[in-house]
Amino acid sequence: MTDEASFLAEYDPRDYPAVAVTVDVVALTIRDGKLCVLLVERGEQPFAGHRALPGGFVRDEPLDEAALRELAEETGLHPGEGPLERVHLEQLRTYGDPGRDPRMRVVSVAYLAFAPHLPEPTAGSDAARAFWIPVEDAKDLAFDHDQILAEGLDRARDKLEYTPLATAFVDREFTVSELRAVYTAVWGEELHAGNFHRKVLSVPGFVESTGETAARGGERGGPRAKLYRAGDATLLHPALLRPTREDRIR
Amino acid sequence: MTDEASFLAEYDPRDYPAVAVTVDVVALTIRDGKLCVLLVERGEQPFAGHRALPGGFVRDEPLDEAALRELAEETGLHPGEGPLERVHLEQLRTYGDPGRDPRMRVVSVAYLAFAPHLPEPTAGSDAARAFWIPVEDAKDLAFDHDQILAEGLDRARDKLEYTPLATAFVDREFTVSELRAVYTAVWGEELHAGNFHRKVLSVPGFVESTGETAARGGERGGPRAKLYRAGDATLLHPALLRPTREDRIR
DNA sequence: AAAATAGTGTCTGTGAGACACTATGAC
DNA sequence: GTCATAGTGTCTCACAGACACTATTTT
Repeated sequence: MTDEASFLAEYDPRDYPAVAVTVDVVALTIRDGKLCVLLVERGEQPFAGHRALPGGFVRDEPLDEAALRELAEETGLHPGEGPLERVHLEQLRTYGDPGRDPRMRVVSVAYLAFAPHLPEPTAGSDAARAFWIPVEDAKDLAFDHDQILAEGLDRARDKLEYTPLATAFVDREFTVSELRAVYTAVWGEELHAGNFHRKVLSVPGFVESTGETAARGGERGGPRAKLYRAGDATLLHPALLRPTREDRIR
Repeated sequence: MTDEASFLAEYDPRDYPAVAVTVDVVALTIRDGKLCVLLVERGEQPFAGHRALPGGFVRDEPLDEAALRELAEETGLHPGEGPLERVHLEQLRTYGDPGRDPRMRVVSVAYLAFAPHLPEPTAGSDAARAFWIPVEDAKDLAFDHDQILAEGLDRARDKLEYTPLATAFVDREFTVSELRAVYTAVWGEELHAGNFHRKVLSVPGFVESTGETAARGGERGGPRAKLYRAGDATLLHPALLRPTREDRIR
């Protein structure tokens, strides 16, 4: 029934209230070893004073482009260049229950963005109202954004297991320890350093050696680590399974 | 920028052409050992005479409900009762590129539906134009529905690995062989009967025994198989990995 | 009787995780 | 020197997949 005739035949304005389409972005990065999400402070009703995910109305553009544009606007960066060049963007889910926005029917396409350490949005710019905050402190968000964030985090944690997503959180060249810190931050669990090391190097295409060595050892001592780049794998096989939690199963 | 003030301040009709929101459903079932998808024949332009996924405009209802309603309308069944009672519905992805529908901006929320053997839509009813067709014969669909179907199939094949989704394709009570037939049909690969049997029974919560035995043996002979119900697991652990295909990794 | 299937036993290779250990470098 | 870290070695257990085999049922 996507055809025009049946659309017109069955059209009833009460059935089809004006619908707005927006994108909302769950942008994640790691700062000081903590997984952080980008939020904005709402100035207007409803939910004035509450925090919310960055987002906005879709223009005459693809949905992915709208998400990247919103992320750029809120961070004060330019899409596709500089720090935003390496951002990984993927669609999360679409939220469209009537009543999720008290003003009108809003269908929101949620996106998940992963970025290596973006700069703090600068005061004075358009992006002044945006800020990074540890995900465990991001509560009581506007609209249904608590739920969107929760589902985004679930997705991120899952994808670390079977995709090389973790490399999107580190610099182009990184050590195995830095990669492990990503897993630790996102999963919230310590991983055995030795086993993690062997595992990462054994998965084909996950990382490739640069031949270089880090300029210095760890902050609190230790030998200088070898540097790696992301490999060409799109799926990790065998996967890097997180410690099994019985409660995830049922 | 989901607030009303900034919406009005920045509003420009050229930026926000009328947007329609639809749902499209990739409904999968297994008929005669083949994975089949529900399609409709389009009568109107554009794509008149082409086949398309069932779908339609979203009314004043949650998105999930719209998907179930469309599925019910096209199959001539009643949502939530009878054969549609056990349908598994989940959101797939949202497609909204400008130009994907030549008439206007249409943002379509695609759903994936899994059902045990639904009846053929009856001729004479509203659903007469809908039909089941093996997925390998579903080509040249209208709009971007080829892509939506392809992504739906990918998702279905993935979810068989780590969720008990396969049980949504069989009757409430089933044999291990019937379950294996689902995997064979969806993955398009033969599985070793003995190993599959042991594996299924070893995954906690995947299936539970009814204590009963099938009324008769296989069509071409063999002992009568024990009957099982779906268990309470939502994730299979360890997962039932499909034979590794090197090309899936890169 | 013949053929197909249900279900089990067994062996092997791989990989995850626990633990131990060496070497290196920051402080 | 002290301590934390990088990276490797080794052992054990779980599991996937190959193969073999028995028992049971249909044609």
